[in-house]
Amino acid sequence: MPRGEREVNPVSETFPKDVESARPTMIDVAKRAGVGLGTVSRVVNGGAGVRDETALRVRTAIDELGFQRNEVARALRPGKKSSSLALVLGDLTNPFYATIAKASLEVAGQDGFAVVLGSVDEDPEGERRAIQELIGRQVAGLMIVPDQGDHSFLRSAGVPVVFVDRPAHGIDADIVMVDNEGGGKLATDHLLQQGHRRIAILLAPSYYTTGRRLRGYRRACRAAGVEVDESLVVQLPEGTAEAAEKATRELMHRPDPPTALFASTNFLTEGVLRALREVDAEPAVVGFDDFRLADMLPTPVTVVASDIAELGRTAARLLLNRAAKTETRPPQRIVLPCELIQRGSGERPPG
Amino acid sequence: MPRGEREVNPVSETFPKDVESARPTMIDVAKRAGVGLGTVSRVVNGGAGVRDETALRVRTAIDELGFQRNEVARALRPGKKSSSLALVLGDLTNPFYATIAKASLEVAGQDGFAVVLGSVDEDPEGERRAIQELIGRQVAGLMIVPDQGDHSFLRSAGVPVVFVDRPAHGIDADIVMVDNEGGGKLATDHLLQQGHRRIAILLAPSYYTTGRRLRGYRRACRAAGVEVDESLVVQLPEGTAEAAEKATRELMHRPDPPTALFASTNFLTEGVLRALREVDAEPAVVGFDDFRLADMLPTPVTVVASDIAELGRTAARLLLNRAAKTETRPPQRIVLPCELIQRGSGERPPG
DNA sequence: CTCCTGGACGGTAACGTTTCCAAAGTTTAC
DNA sequence: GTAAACTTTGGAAACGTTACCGTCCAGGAG
Repeated sequence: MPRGEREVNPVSETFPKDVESARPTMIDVAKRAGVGLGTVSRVVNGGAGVRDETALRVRTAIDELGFQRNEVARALRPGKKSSSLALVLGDLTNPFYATIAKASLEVAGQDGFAVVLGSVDEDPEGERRAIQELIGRQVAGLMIVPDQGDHSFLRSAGVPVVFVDRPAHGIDADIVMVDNEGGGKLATDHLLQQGHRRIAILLAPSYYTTGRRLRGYRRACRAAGVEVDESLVVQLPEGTAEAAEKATRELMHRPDPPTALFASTNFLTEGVLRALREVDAEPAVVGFDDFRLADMLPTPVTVVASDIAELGRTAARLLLNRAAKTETRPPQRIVLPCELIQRGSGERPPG
Repeated sequence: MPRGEREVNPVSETFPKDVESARPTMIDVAKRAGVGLGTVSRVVNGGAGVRDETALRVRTAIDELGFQRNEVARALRPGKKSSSLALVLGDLTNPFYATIAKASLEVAGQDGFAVVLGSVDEDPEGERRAIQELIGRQVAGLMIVPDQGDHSFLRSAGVPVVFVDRPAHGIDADIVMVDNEGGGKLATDHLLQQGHRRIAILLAPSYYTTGRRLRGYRRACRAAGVEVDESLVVQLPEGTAEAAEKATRELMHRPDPPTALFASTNFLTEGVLRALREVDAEPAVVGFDDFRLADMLPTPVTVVASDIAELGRTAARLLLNRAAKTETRPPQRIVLPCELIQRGSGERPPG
């Protein structure tokens, strides 16, 4: 079959012309049911204060006309923010972000809220533009996995904001995240317990989470009386598997290679493992964040994991409560725990 | 650290009270700039027919007030559909869907369109409800990865619809998909060429793609003069890795197990590989759709792959063109090619 | 100098809904 | 039987924008 084949109208069935019919409005419904506009509105919104008989007439008219409320017009009324939440995050291809998206979608959907995704370039200016656009769409709230940089412009957004995975500067808003420092300590403690003393840590350039995980690493080392060799703390220029692969290769070709590696991100873990395929030594590896197939690799991968879906759910729920003004306490910081999942790669002894 | 720790207001910095300030409107801008409302609108929309000096005054006022156009009010005007597309698809946690979402997000973003995600329960009724809700939100177009069942209700949607990955019944709309039948044939041909004669195929219950891939399988077998053992055509009750794992185990414990397996979906491939870990035999495996880490598994996995991102991009572009009435030809069917990626698991000989 | 043309601008009517107020109808209380 | 209170209903205003239709002014042509 040729590449990119493009047939025109090969479908066998045909259907009535696309009627481009104007959609019926409440006014049409009102006329048809022989009632006033206000009555239709009342019925559509639950029907309190309308006689059963009248309500039935209206509902019949609605069904006959196939009427559906115009959410846009509804959202125009003051106070009635549209029933959608905005979600601004990085690469959806990253299972971490995808999981957050899915979870918040579910929670929002339960409350009849839709989720608008912001276009998510990785540059901070693009993020700001995307957010501004979403605010213009009158969303009822913003869930943001923030980039670095100042987010004080959100203070005039007029809608509640919840940050996910990391806090932002310049604004005091709710934040839901995982226990990065605890997770970093957990991973490092584990490697130290196996007897490792030269433990490298690979860090993606994202400032906050990275910093916390590193802090956990340092805290664990200090507690164990191990001095950190700063040349084993590797700040990558990019958070990609490729960058981690390159850095790992360099690390392992040093005269004094580490005996263990702590990859502070799922993509980094992948890169580390890729590099280690071509290396004689078999250092221990612990990754931050679980990932699909981690248990299927030649040596199953030990990771520090947290419930990412719960992260998304919690954030969405909190945001919905803020939007509904059910939650009025000052901004909260919710921290989800991490746990260690031992699968083999983290239990390799030094040497 | 305790589980689910929840501190209240631990953030050290504090900021001015959330002013809940009413956002400025065009009227405010007009007053401030000392011009009429219409002039502000003209400036905001490109500024044709406004003197440079006036335009500058308006723009200054906009900046000073931090005005931002209310997209909801804009979308209310007749003809002016909101600048958002709807995307309705299955589990975002599946990289296949996530890739589509990301790609369409990018394309839409370039045109200043946002993407609204429908809540995506797996039941057909939930899908319909989600779509109706999105239509009520006056989206400019719908991208749908359709479930089975009748979609004729979309004919009265009043907005263009593009189906992704598989067509839907009851409506004649654009459809962008991959060459399922060709891919199925490609995979099967490859296994046949290695000398396999007993090739099992695992199928998820999604009707259309599954049927096409199976058809490719049958066509390949027929062309090679191999009679299909119908007991090797396995219809799974669910499209999950678990279902595939169970089915594979059963297959391999038969007295006459297959020498090769064709998993028609990425999740199914995972299940197959899981089951094969505990089995003595080493049948060849080919999967449909590529997946991350496929090359890192103990035996790297041979797959039939297509450019999923291109699938999403094409669909989004087509939908944008339909929405802009740039594209007015009858509904198209666009088929993207598949290619075979040999990695090892598909090249194992029989026996 | 007058008339006309055209560009620049101001004002107003929608868009479809919700909300409020008043009118009409119905029941309850005395 | 009447007044009061409540329920049900209709109608109009408003939300913030765009589109259209005038008006006004400047400048060019006659």
